[in-house]
Amino acid sequence: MKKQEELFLEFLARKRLKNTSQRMIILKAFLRQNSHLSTEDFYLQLRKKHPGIGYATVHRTLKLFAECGIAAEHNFGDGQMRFEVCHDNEHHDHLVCTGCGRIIEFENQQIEQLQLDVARTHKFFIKSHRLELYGLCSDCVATEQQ
Amino acid sequence: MKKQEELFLEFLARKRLKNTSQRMIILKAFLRQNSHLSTEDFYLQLRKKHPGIGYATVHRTLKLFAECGIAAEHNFGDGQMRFEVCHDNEHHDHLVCTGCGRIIEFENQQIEQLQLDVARTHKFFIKSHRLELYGLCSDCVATEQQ
DNA sequence: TCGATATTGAAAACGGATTTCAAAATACAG
DNA sequence: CTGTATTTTGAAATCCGTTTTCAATATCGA
Ligand SMILES: [Mn+2]
Ligand SMILES: [Mn+2]
Ligand SMILES: [Zn+2]
Ligand SMILES: [Zn+2]
Repeated sequence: MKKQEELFLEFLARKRLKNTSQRMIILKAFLRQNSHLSTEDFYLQLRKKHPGIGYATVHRTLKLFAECGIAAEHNFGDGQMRFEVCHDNEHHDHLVCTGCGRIIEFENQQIEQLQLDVARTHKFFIKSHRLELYGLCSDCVATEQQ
Repeated sequence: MKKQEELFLEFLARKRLKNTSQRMIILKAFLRQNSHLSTEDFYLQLRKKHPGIGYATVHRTLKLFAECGIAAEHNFGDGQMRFEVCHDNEHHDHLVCTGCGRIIEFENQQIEQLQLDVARTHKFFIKSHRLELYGLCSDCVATEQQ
């Protein structure tokens, strides 16, 4: 049994929620993939192996993952929620290619520090942040030049 | 006649769109206010003086403003689009208070530069970006401590 | 095992954004 | 000025992802 499964089971217990087969199936499927999938995409994928599981359950369970810290929820402006597995407490931000939809992850400690500085000067308490750079990935730039 | 009105008139001419009374009324009302208003809020405000103008027209016109660079469009995660007047080519990012909804603007050239650095290392061409820090403003922090 | 409680899946409801459409307004050539 | 092609308008309908409802089912502690 892995770290994140334990975390989720503890979360369920703490909140007096029940450990159901659907939740475990969804958790395993979610941990197995690593993209920034929309609820719909993930549901369609899952349905291939588990046709009995409903969209509503998938949606609710992804929300639980986000609440317990296993998943990070994103909105890259295409009108859909996206989820990704949250590894430990690692944080990263995203480059979003508007050409092909590719998502590139990056970490920049200097930016993170400067954000804290900004918050401090405004006496603002940061709970979360989002930094996304939108544009064209190297492939799309190359394609566009032709 | 001011700068932004000229810009919009040029934009309309360029796109072979018509200069209507509604568009001018909406433009003047939009330039007059300076918050980060949702379409709905702006429409309700406008309706007080101009009950004849429909929501659809307001929505469409705000989109035109965004397209021609007069307005900046934001999504602060509350499920509504928000618009603000874009002054010249000045850019800023936002602190969003999840307690009271207050929006604080900030500019940080170092962060902007580091974003360019990140993009360069990924050979990524930035078209736009969003940086939002979510949390509690100083007032809400103070309130919460009681 | 029993029963209180939580969960499930299908379908409905929700809510903001967008589109439809017929009537009205605009631009512009003549 | 017209006349006319084209665009715009406002109300209502539609879209579409998200969330809720609800009756049937599953979980789990006593
Ligand atoms: Mn990511
Ligand atoms: Mn602003
Ligand atoms: Zn790309
Ligand atoms: Zn506040």
